[in-house]
Amino acid sequence: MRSSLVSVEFRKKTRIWQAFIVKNPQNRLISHTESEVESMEYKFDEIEKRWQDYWEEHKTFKTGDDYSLPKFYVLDMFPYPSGSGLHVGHPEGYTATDIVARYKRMNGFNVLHPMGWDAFGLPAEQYAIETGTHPSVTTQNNCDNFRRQIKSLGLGYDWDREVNTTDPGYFKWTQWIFTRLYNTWFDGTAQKGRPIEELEIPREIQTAGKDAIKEFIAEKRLAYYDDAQVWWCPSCKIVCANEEVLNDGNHEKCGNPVERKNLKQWMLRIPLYAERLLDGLDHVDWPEGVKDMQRNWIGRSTGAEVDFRVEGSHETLRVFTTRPDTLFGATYMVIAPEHPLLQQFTTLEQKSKVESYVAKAGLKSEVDRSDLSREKSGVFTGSFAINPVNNTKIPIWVADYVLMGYGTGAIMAVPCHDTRDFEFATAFSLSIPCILDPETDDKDLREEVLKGKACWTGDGRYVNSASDQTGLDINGLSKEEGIAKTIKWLHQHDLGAEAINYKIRDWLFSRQRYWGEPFPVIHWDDGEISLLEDAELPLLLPQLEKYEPGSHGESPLANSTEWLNVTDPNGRKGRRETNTMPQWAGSCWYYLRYIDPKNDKEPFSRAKENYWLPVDLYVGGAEHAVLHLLYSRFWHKVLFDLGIVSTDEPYTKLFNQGMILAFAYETEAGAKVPSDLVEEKDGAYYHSKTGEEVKQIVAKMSKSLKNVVNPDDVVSGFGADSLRLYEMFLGPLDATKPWVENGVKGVYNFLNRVHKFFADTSHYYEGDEDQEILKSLHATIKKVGADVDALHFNTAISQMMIFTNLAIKKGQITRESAEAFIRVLGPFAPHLAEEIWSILGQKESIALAAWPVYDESILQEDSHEYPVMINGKLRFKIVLPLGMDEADIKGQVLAHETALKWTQGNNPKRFIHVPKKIINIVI
RNA sequence: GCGGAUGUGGCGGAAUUGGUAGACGCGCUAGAUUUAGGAUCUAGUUCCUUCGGGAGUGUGGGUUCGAGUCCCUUCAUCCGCACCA
Repeated sequence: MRSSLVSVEFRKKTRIWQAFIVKNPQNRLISHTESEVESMEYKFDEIEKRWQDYWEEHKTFKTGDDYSLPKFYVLDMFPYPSGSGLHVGHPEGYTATDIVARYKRMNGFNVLHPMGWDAFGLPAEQYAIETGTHPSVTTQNNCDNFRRQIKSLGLGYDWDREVNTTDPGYFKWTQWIFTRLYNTWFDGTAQKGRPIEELEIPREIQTAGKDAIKEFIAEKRLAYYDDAQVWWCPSCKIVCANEEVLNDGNHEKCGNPVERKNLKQWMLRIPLYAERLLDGLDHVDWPEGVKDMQRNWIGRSTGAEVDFRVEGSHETLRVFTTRPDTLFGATYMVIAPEHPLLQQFTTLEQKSKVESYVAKAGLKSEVDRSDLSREKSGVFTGSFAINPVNNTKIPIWVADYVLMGYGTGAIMAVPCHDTRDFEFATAFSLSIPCILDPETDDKDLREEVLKGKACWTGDGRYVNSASDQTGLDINGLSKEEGIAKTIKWLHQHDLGAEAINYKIRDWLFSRQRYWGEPFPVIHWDDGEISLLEDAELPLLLPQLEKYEPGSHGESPLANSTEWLNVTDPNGRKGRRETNTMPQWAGSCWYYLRYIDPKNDKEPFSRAKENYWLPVDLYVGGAEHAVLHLLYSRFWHKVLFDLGIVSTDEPYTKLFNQGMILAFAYETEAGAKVPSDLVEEKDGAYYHSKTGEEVKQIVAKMSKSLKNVVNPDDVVSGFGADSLRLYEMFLGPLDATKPWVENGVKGVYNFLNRVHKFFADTSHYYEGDEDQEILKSLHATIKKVGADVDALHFNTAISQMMIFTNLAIKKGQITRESAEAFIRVLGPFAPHLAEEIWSILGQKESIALAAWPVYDESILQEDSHEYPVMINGKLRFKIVLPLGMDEADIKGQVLAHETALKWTQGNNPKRFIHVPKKIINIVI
């Protein structure tokens, strides 16, 4: 922490250090002879290079084909290979999975641990626009750099299984899956996707002719092509998914504001799988937060749809409500400005007011409209609806707090029991009748609510909720009873029915981009859409001169006429789809391709899929909690329904690694100060130019704050094993934690000590092991194993430190113990472990050695040092043999001089002895 | 507002089912060694203390022989969602 100048200082320091240690041997410890230095020094760079070459040459981490072995599939979220290379967040997750993979392999599992590249995406395309370099070239370079960096960390991936989403051999099958989505419909009754050929065409559709049939089928397909109001980013000239638009109405990628635009787009009907996607969450071992975020995103709510007659109109107004039981309290209705029936419901007198209101609402962005702090606004349409439960006339208003995109775009307003309606009714002096007698001890509040002067959204008993005219009476009932009775009544009178609503919308699945998977689709001049045959896949991207998107929202692909225009054998002309798939497409199924990455006959072999799936452990950042994981689960479920995969869920256990932050600095006013402009003096921090005192905070690493730590620097300064160990020792894997520069030194020292002690064979001896070492060794084997299973790497490392400290203190160790310990260290610091393993005379890689077995009997104690508490406070300790008589224990403990001092020889009130734990004396 | 999580020394963090709070590491202090130290080794390091002890895991309360852990209350921070009817 002394150094505030994290990146610059750090780099300087490591460079000096490296030069000192490696490049200038004459500067080394002068008291030793050169040869002594040679033998004692931990030359991590030589060691790491040696073993990385060995692993590469021997394909040590190649996944075997022995399907009789138990399998373990451990997966990392594959990276987008950006131009700036790895940051320290990548090795965190990768090291964790690497440790698990190595540990499982040593425990006899057939381990699948692959890596690949999610390589389609905007930066390479933008670079192409600027420089004319084809995105595939940029991508290739970046992948090569990422691969080099990852290999330099000693991560044991099976590189023969590397996948790349931009490889035609890969995206062929992404296109193939798209055709399956297109040719699937969702059978709501069976809650299952089924081939489109199995779709029954109703008789009236059949008689209506070919076009009607086509339209009917198109409406059922999981993938469809339609006009969609989409978010358009004028700066990127791209359509964005809802998910890519930030809360402030800006594009996630570029930060510029987005606008609305109507375009023909490919959409996927993910809401049909809402129930399945919800159900599946109950059966996977995922962080509760991620499950909740997905549930929230799907946004299921149950209630009823209710039809309201509208006076002077043959149309009825349908609303969705989660509280049909509050119908008696509905005193007005509100429809969204975009509601299709608005015009019909607007009377002549109100027309100009309504039109100007709607025009204004249209100008507001969705963001402004959903700003809670905003005053409610709205206009009366002039029409009245009839409340079905009591035949009261209630006014219909238009207001922008009702959103067209949710429910039916219209609501019944119950001002006394809904805060938004209450605000609106208050603002426009509409009546606020109370129909729920609040269940509250606050008498004043209850009075206010009963008078309609306050809003109550909690539980209560119904009042004023009966009508002689309609026969419905729910007075005195509870919430559940009221809802049930009202729904039944609505149903009987054909006025409504129970309904479920979801927030999740159709997934906008096309982008106006070059660098993505082309859709295997042809739009024919006669309006027909057809998909390419499997044999015609992959459909490659055309070579282009220019990558600029068209200004009207068309992708650059439209510029390639040769590629674009097609003619069928009958002379019919058509045009290829010019949109490409979003980046999510490739990442939706990559975990499936790893199991059979070179298969050119099918996306993967059924037998291999059957063996490897599901993924046993999936580790990655929480930023993919919703989108990637939801999309990918959706595709998986469709593939499952079609019999292409054998499991309903793809990922059994998910784990989110916490983000690694860094120290940053800000002034009193909150302005951020780049780390290279900060100086530390006596524990305080100052701006080096202005002298102003600045505060140290913890923030995300960013270029502008100059606090980015580059893994390459750590590797060159301390070695890959130190980087691995440090990232694991930093804290719990799922915690958000700041990078503390000095911490690397701690693990580096530890590795130095391990090297110094274990690489020096003079510390070994033959014969019986020291009892203390033996006990610690077996405790270490046990604890590290359990910790790896639980992903508690930080405590595993501290246990290894404890053992090493003990061994060094004792000064010697048996070869057998050393062999066992080094195998425990192996998954964490594989290079150093290999080095010592070979010094121990082993010929095969330690990665293929068996995990040592601990002996529980060695860990058994025959006596225990009891802490003795008097009235709950620790007073002394006493060693007692286990299995001692209760009376003898009491006698011995009470005879202890400290005990006598406190008890004065009197018999205590209570004497509590918890075997192998504690003794407590109550006086 | 709703949902999820987290609060422990100077710092990162330990502490299965309630059972010795502060493991391990950083930093710091002292000593050894060294021309030197950003090297290595040894000892110490929660705070207060009249050296008997006392206090202590964000706050306040409760259960218990015993609470970081269980219950209630309240505060703070982080993440996600948000006029979702």
